[in-house]
Amino acid sequence: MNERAVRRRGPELEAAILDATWEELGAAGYMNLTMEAVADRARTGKQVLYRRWHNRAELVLAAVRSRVVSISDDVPDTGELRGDVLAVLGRMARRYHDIGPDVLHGLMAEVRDIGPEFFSAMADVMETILQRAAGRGEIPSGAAGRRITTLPVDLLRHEMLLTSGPVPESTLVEIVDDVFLPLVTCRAGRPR
Amino acid sequence: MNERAVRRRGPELEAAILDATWEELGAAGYMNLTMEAVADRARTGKQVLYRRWHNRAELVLAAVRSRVVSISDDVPDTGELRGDVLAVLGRMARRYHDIGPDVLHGLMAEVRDIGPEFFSAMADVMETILQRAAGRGEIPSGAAGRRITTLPVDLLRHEMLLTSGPVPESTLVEIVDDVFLPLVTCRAGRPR
DNA sequence: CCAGACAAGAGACGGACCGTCTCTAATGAG
DNA sequence: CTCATTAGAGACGGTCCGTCTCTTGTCTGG
Repeated sequence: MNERAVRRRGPELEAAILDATWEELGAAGYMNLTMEAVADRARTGKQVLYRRWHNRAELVLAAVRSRVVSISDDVPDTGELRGDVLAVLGRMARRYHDIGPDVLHGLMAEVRDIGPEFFSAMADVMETILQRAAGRGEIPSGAAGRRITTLPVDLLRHEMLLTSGPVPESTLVEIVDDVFLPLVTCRAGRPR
Repeated sequence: MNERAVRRRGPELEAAILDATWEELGAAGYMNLTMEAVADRARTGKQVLYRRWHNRAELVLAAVRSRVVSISDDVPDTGELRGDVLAVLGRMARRYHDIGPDVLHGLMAEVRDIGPEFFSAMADVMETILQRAAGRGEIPSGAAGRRITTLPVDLLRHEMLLTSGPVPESTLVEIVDDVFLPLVTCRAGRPR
């Protein structure tokens, strides 16, 4: 029964390993994921894994990166600030759900400074959205400093990290209507 | 050299174990803390640990709880809303620093729903502060819904969880002056 | 087309730590 | 004083780590 088919190499093998890692993450969760289980699932040896990644965290990070589409690639453009921000938050919530709460928690616990890697991209997206809103005259130009710009995504991220369950749509609406929009329309914080 | 001094029991032994756990946390960090190292440091056996706590997370949680003073015990009262909120945030930042970032990350990754345990107490503190501010006429009564009430502590917590370093005073000021105060004084969000 | 470099597949290895179990002797309760 | 309890000490099987070795398929340069 030994299917001595072909011996995979390079990118093909790497893709198979990352797929196996992703499946194992879903089956066992981050905390119970072992290198041996991944190697078995990918039908290869542990050495092949260690040749490419130094430890579990790096492997999982690579697997997640290979699955997650970058949000900054197309910035939502609904023609209205409120709709844009809600769209961004919706995508964030969806991506979080795809990755899975315990995977993210596990990575945050093990990887030094995972923030810049996964999180800071959202700031640029919000920047773009706010500039377009200012261009339409929806809000005064330069109304929002850095902190207010990232406020919606920061609040959602906080919510996701603490609750570890799906974030209801009503929470997104609350963040936008009760916190963010009042700040950028009514009166801006100090520009610093 | 076998100092067969006395055999500790009950609360005395428990305190010694929690002390040892706390020391081991500082020496090895959460991820490298082992039950055997704690038992050795407390000069006892593993069984004694397992008799009291089911796993590492429970033990560490107990050790942290035994060291951390509850914030809600005395609510700051500076006579001014801004000062009160800054005081609360300052205490939070200090407590976070005392516990240590990686301990908190480790616990969050392993314990199901640690939020209510460690975090929700802050909401009550903020509630009290806002009620007193409304009593002084600083802000309209009922100006802040749940989301805005907890906004400052939520933002600080988000900052602490992502940066894993000490939070500078300027960040606290930013949260209060640029985000929180404008929201409760200028115009309140929908009360929902 | 061939030889040799390279890396995949497979598994053994020592080590760390887990969580359980056993045995003894100290200790507090009645 | 007697006895139930439990601390102290360590052995145990098990899992997984990260490294090492060995064979063998596969790609590449001459």
